[in-house]
Amino acid sequence: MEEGTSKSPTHCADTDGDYDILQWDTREGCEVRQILDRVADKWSLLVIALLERRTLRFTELRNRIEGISQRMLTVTLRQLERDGLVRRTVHPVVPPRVDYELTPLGATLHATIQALVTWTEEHQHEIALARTAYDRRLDHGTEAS
Amino acid sequence: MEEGTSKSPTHCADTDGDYDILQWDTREGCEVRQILDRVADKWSLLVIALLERRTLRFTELRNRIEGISQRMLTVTLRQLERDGLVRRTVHPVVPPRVDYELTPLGATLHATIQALVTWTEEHQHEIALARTAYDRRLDHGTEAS
DNA sequence: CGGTATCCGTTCTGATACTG
DNA sequence: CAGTATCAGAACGGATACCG
Repeated sequence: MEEGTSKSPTHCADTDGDYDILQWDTREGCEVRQILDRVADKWSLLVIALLERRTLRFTELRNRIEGISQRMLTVTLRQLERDGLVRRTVHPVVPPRVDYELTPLGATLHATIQALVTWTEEHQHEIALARTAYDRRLDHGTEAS
Repeated sequence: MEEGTSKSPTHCADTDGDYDILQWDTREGCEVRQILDRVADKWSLLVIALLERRTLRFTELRNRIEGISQRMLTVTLRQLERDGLVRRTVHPVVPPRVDYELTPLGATLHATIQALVTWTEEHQHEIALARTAYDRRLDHGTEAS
């Protein structure tokens, strides 16, 4: 796995003398951005949502997400584990058994994420309308002259 | 585990009788995921955070974000505009002047995002500790034998 | 079962050059 | 000023093969 660990923190410049929340992207703020990236990750959200309901085994997770490849599930799980959001338990039995569960920290994150999901669900329609309007405007402008 | 639904990679199997939020990844749910991706986008957040304070011109945004390339700022702004989160106003003056501002919809999104940012800030330390612990454990296991 | 290692096409993004 | 167009390099993610 060469990719999971070293994510380019982009850069971290400042210099305009006019920041605030922007520090998300500056040195110390990069941490926040990093975590935000993890949370925003395509598969992380699904995994967290599933584990919030109950502990699951590797294969159970894979079956439930379906679109995910074994590789990405592993990578995602490792990241979440490293961040202390998920706990991995290996049972030393003959057919290996590995359980994944949300840590208390992971659980609080899930609650927070829910707000965002709810917002999205509530405004889905508005956004769809905005897109349609935008695209139509574009078409008109592109129309053969 | 009759996941005999496996066919299209992007599709989702259910049959486990245990879904809900998982629909994020299924046909209709894809919309939610799409929007979530936009929100989660690296630059979108910065732009939204900045515009939440006040209207800004293209160059002002670029200077404030610093790490962003002109290309990515343009792309990001177009996406946000298309989704109805940002409004773009072109002033027909000689040195072109284009203002960007948050729409009411964009403003409500900002409020929602804040919760996530706050969570991150509050748990930054815990996560950092978890990472350190995880990495140390890894080192021990990897140590030359 | 639950991974890890590797190959490789696709996507994303930054740098650069040019325009109304 | 505020873009657009193009291109190359890096990152992402799937498929595949093999292991404890």
